[in-house]
Amino acid sequence: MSTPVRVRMAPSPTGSPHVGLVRTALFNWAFARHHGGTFVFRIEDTDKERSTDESLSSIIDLMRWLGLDWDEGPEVGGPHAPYKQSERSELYADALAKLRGSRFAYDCYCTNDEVEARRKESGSKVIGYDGFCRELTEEQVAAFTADGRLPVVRFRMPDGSITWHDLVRGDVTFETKFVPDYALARANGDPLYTLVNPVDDALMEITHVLRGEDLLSSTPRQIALYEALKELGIAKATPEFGHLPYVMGEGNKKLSKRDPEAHALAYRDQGFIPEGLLNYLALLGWSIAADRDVFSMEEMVAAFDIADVNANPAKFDIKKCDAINTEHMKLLTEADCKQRILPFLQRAGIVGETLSAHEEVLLDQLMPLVAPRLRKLAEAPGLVASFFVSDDDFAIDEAARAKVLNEAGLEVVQAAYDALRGLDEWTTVTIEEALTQRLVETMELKPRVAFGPVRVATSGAQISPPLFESLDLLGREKTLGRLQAALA
RNA sequence: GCCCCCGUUGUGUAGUGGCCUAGCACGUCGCCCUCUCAAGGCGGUAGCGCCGGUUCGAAUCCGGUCGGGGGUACCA
Repeated sequence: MSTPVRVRMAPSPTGSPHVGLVRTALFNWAFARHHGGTFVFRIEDTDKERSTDESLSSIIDLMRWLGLDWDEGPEVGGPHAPYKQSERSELYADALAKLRGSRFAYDCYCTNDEVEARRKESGSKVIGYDGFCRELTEEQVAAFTADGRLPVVRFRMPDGSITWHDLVRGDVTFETKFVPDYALARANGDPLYTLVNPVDDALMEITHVLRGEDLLSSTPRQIALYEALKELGIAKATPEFGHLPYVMGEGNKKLSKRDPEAHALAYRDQGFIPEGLLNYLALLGWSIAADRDVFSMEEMVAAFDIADVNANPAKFDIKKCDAINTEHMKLLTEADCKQRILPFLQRAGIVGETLSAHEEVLLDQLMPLVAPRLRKLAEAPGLVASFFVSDDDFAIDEAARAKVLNEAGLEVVQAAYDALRGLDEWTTVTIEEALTQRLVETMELKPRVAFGPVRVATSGAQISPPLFESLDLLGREKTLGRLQAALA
């Protein structure tokens, strides 16, 4: 029986979370769920300067919103706690001490200038550390120490080449002569990412590392480090690696934090639903079938195979993202949709924090009209606001008024008022019959010319739910009152 | 510079030697439906970076070339 799958996502809590992070998290999550494995969430906050609590909590918010649940990590704990690197210092110090006491690493006293000067002198084409301190004599060390220099700890890259079977790219080989000895810890003793990341993966027994392709070229040195960690009893095994392609922005550049599309939480605020965003992001590098691209996360989990992931970078296309989201909006039940638009209505001040009985009923009646035409949750306030607003606060959009409620438009409004005021029964059907009879048949107006002014006068906008149903829900009194007000 | 990765319509992808006169989706264009919007229906548009080779046959295999990206830190 093979080892149970353990994957992780290890974001650095710096700045607002990026959609690239979401895509990486999604693929890790889907991989774990597909294999019945464990999804670990670890915080890489070794960079004390840039890490913030705000960033961390927004990442957690994001993951919760998306429904990408983790089995070990912040808030849920786990056997390998703590899951914040800033709380794991002893573990790194221990690993560092073991490495430092072995042949796998050495102290290096060189300054950047010295390395650079030697490189120029030798004419070497390989940039990076030259291994000068690999074999220092005791006298040399004493001299450096007397000089007040503190050493960084460097990993000694082995000779030869390193090949691994990348889960998304196939075999990848690096000659180690092109991979310089690298620093594991700063001169002040602080461990670096180069040490901390593999050590945590080792201790947490991560079996598959699925990460961005920007880490591709650091993989050979990590594999070499794993060999050392295994020998030192820190790691049990070397994980498998899979390097996911970038999510690109405009032009041919990686989607950067400067691009508005990059900010993952902004999608929530704009009214995207997790189903839609996740589905779209999954399409960036993966597909469920040749002729289908709308699917649920359950379906993705069932079908996901890391070997099917494309190696080439994908450009983020907000229009397609919109379209996929719209498809998922259509799949929502009215009750579900209602719950999801609620926060948007509350934020817009359309309904109260807790719904009154009237608001509850009205909203329920509105849902069949509104839900089918929503592409994003944030469109809901605009469609329903006029039904909740008080007579005092009701206002007609000025642009709509200028365009539609001109002289001819006001004539229509007057005619509509006349046709509706005497209605015995106030229903969608009777309203439609009365208006059609009067405006379309008697006045011989084209439907759009006939109903436009009525729409603007009663909803305040040129865009609204279907008119007759809307007037029915608005009620006789408000409808007639608004028509009259428009004429004043 | 050096190392590594990538290369199918505008975008995302399907395609693993014949099923490809290259499929699907988004976009875009046109038409239809329509009380607004959204949705829906029908149709069009556009692609295997390039050059060689292997083969009866190549988007698929090989070599080269060009282009794009990443790395080359006491960042992550």
